[in-house]
Amino acid sequence: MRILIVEDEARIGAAIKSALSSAGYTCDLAVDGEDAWFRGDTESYDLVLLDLGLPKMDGLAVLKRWRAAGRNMPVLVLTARGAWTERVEGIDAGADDYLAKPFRTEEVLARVRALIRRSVGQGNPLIEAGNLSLDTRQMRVLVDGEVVQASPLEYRLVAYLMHHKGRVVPPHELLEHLHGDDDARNANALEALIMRLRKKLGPDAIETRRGFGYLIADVKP
Amino acid sequence: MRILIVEDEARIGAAIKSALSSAGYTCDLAVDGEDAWFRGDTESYDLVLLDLGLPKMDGLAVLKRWRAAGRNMPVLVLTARGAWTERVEGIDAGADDYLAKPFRTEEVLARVRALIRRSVGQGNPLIEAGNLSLDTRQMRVLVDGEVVQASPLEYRLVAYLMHHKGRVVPPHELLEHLHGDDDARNANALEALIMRLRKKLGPDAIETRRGFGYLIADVKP
DNA sequence: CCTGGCTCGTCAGGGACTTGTCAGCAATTG
DNA sequence: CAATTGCTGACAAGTCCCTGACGAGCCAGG
Repeated sequence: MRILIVEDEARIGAAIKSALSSAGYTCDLAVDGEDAWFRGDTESYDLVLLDLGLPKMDGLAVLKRWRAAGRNMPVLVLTARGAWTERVEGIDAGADDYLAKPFRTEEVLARVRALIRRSVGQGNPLIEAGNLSLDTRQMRVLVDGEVVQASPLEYRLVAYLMHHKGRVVPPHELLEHLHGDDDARNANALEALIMRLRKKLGPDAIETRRGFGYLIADVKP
Repeated sequence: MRILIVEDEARIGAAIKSALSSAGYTCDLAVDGEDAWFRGDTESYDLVLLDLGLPKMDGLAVLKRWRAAGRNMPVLVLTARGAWTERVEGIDAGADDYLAKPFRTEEVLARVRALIRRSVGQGNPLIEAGNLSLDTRQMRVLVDGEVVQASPLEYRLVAYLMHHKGRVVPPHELLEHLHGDDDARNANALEALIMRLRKKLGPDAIETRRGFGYLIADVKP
């Protein structure tokens, strides 16, 4: 991971650089606005730490030019404490986060980690239990990785059980979740629904605890 | 744009909701941790405003569970002023930003804008999904590299779905995006629009999730 | 002002899918 | 064995979504 630090005060810049380096990041240091702009535009960084008060070109101007040029690396802006308008301006100029000076090393590291993880981690949201998985973004149910056609109500039922996997859910609670709270329907409707689901997911996907309710086991035997 | 507000104090929650709603966002409100977790995991939000002190499940725990499940929507944490350790913990748990209470409406809006832009904009003017691509700069839609003639409304619909590719978008949200929030039109208008689009983009470009909405899958099978 | 092309909302019809209900069967319990 | 609880198949009403057609609105050109 490569980080550009833009900071004109040598002492602060060096301190940040040392902290980040020892945390395993590769760091470059720019000390004025022009240098910063050139580097950010020609090199490729995973993150930029940007001080706003800079010689030659203001930090905000640098940021705006980067964004206008389509550079979209995360930028963490360093502001003076209490400079409230600066923060809003910075954020509207395309900053992803800001940090008030003076700051602690731990906090810098935490922010850096957060921003980098955000820009990297684009995993898909999957809940898994045995050979079942639930893709909550695309609203699909998968058995052994294969998409299974499930109706809206069926999907919501599986979703609820998956979210409470490993726990026995009483029928009353399921019905309450599926329909509005007040709606008192026949318990048989639920049984029919579960039967239809078992046909699609396999007979063992949803277990019955006679007298108590249903569950999707966390780990199948 | 859809935002989940998690806040147990009714007055604050209502205030935020009203501010964001009038700024053009669609808002849901959750008042305890369990509700928040379930919604954040089953519904799709473009952003979450998360208060940490919650009944039933702590805000940090909710956030960690979301992240563990791969949910990566931006989360803006609301903390008490000066609770420094809370901030670092929150950021390490996967928060993207935090805001100290009490806060100003303008600041909330600026942060929200920044986070949403970051998660949507991604700088590059070309969004691709399967054989579909969207050139946001020239406002054109391409199928297999060929330009497809799309009307303004059609373009906006594809653009919205592409910006949210891989996510099921409910009709109500689409209509809200295409027309002003308050405009309550016939859902059939949307169906007609989608039908016209399918004729141009191919029948499989836009998938229907009966009972839930439409989506453009990020990776076609 | 008219005309023609395009866009987009509306209507009506129809097909496919959903889901509650019922009746009967199977399994478990006492 | 009887009673209770859960499973199953069939069915029908209901819902959701697709589709073709139509026309109002808008804009540019003649």
